[in-house]
Amino acid sequence: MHDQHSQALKGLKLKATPKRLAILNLLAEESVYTSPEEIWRKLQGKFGRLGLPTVYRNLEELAAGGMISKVIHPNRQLYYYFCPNRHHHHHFICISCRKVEDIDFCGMEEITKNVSGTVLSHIVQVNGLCRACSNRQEGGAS
Amino acid sequence: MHDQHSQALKGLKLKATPKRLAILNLLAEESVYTSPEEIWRKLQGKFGRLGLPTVYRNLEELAAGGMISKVIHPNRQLYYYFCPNRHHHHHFICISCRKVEDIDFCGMEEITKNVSGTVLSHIVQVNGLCRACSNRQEGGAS
DNA sequence: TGCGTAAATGGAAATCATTTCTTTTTAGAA
DNA sequence: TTCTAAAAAGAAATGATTTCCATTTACGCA
Ligand SMILES: [Zn+2]
Ligand SMILES: [Zn+2]
Ligand SMILES: [Zn+2]
Ligand SMILES: [Zn+2]
Repeated sequence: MHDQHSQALKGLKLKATPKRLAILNLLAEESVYTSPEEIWRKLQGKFGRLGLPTVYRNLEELAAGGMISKVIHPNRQLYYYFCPNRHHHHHFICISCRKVEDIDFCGMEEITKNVSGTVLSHIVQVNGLCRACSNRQEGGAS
Repeated sequence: MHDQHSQALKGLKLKATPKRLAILNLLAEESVYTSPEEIWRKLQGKFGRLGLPTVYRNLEELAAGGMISKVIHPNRQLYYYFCPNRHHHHHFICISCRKVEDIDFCGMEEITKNVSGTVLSHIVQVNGLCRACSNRQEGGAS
């Protein structure tokens, strides 16, 4: 009722439960994309009990509602990221340190026009090594 | 030594084994993206024995070599697709009938310039319903 | 402010696609 | 034909994610 996230949750018809808010807040503080299990571990202390399924469920709901975004990882596990940038955009993700950088380009308007059918969603993601990890690797090589 | 696929495999330093070629040929005939298990089922008859791990292994190698492409599916399972279109492009996939349509647009040159780091790969995929499935659904609704 | 109800949660258990391991077989170069 | 690294089989493991259901909770409403 006073918190920004609570408002957004209301918009999605999701109850503002303490755990849901905690998950959201944790992700919002986190600067890298994160796995459900990591989130679960970090929040265990703050709650007497917290089920892993609860974390999975919430992340999925939040992602479905557009409050957080999924990261497609080569290892095929689930990762989520909260991006303060509220307009439509995509991400460059570092597969080493998990940093995320915004990509403000999206060619979907163009593409959608040339597709024969109904577009339901689209994925645009660039994978690589961020500047820091890129340099580190370069330096580390013999 | 005579087959087109064999040549390509040679280029990737992969032996042209009967099973590998069969997998490749099956995918090439298939008009939709397909799962490892489906490929395995369809090829069981042609070989006395065919291990599911063999199918998984081959698909991964072929994808790594760029001979086939992976499809990112909402259900998070693996799907592969052989696209005759040999130049760089992306896909519109129907999540209902699994049809694939080429998208000849890719903004990666632009994007890569604005990314601070090393780009290793990129994903561009449009998910939706193809014309046929789209109409079918529309008609089916009350 | 107290109720009622749908939504949310915990915890244990299941799932099941994918991977790993080890032994045996085979493609392809010499 | 011989040799060797690559490929394949088969069984077993894996482990992230999901399911189930009993219990608790948020919150709209009287
Ligand atoms: Zn972003
Ligand atoms: Zn977009
Ligand atoms: Zn294509
Ligand atoms: Zn591209």
